[in-house]
Amino acid sequence: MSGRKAQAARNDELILQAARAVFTADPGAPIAAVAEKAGVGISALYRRYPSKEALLQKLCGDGLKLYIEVAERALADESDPWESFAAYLRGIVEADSSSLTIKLAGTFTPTEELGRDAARTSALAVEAHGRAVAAGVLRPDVTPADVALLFEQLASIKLGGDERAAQLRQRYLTLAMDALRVPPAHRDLPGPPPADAELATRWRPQA
Amino acid sequence: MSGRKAQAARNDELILQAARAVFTADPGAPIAAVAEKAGVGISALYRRYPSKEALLQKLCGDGLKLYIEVAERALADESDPWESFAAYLRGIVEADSSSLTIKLAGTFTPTEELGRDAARTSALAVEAHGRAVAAGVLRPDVTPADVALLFEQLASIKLGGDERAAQLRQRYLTLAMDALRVPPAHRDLPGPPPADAELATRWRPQA
DNA sequence: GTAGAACGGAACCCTACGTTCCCGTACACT
DNA sequence: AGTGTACGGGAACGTAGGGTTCCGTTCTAC
Repeated sequence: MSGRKAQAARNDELILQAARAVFTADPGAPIAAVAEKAGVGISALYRRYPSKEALLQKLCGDGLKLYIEVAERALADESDPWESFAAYLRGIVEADSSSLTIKLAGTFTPTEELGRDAARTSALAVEAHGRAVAAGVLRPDVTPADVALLFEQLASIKLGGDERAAQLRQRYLTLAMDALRVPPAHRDLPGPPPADAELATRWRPQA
Repeated sequence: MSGRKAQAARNDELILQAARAVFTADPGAPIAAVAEKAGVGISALYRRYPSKEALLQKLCGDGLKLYIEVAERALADESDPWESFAAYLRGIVEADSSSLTIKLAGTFTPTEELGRDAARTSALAVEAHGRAVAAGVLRPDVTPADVALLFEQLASIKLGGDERAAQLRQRYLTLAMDALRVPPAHRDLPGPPPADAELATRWRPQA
């Protein structure tokens, strides 16, 4: 399989991946940055999406669908209440769902389908929360909305490359879970803590 | 006391307050937004600061000095190791120091004095951390750099007005402290959790 | 009454970015 | 092989936004 069709199909994916990477790193990034990251020209983007807003809506919708998928998978496992809830949290954080949805929403006018999917994610979050509280493994004074804001805080972590940031997000999620779980306990934190050299980049004017 | 001098002195403070509010809310905000918030004209700003960059450096420097002051005050109390450390955390979060420093750094070229003050804050953070660990009240697998990233995460919280955001930051700081303290335990979380209506604003195009 | 400081805000200029357009290229079909 | 056509590259265009400057006005001090 090769030829123009093949390149077009490859570009479809290339562009989406690039857009995800670029816009999660900076929701206000220019469209030219996406094209460059994807290694394609601007027109390759505009052939697929009529406008920047359409591309953002697509990304946001994909993020919501990913959230729904991850949450449903985690909820399907009813054996260990805490482990099921923890898998849900880890999955959402790993998918960086908040970056794809919340941080992009507000930069465009939401569609009706987006609204429906958002309602679904909200329902799933309430379901996961309710089960964990009912099972007595999650402290009852945190609400589903608290968990949502926790996701947002973790999504704000930007340090080093994409993988390093993902690693750090899991590290601080683990820390947060130590505060969430009943009974409270300290578990091993994954990934190395930030090095001084990593933090020092905060003071350099960004590239 | 009245007259032009008095208004000028008042404007000095008005401008700084407005700049703090505007730039912590949006580090990329235009200078005109600061002037409007302060209720003054643009020239009132440019009479005091030669450029936007100079204003940002001033804010950042003030933020560092505030950090140093808060940390030194908390460290001065040696009676209760945990309470001293907790006061340090609460103070830094309340001052929203990360918003004033980290989020503004990188948007301008740092001065030498800024570098020195930053080094001092870093040293204070290490000192506070070291004391708490030595006293056995802080889990030893979190580093000072972890605490710094925790501050950054809390600074990312934006919801409702300034006071509401500050309240939520304290709420999640309290949650985080439950994961940090030795022995682990769940304490009452301050402030009400986010209401659904508050979260729904995430999906509205911003004003 | 006048000189001058402080101010408000319009005007200027430049950068950045979304979108369009033109052209080259290479595949598909004859 | 030749040619029509879809696709992609990237320059060009138009516009909006924002930092800085500048000018006219007001109010104080003497």
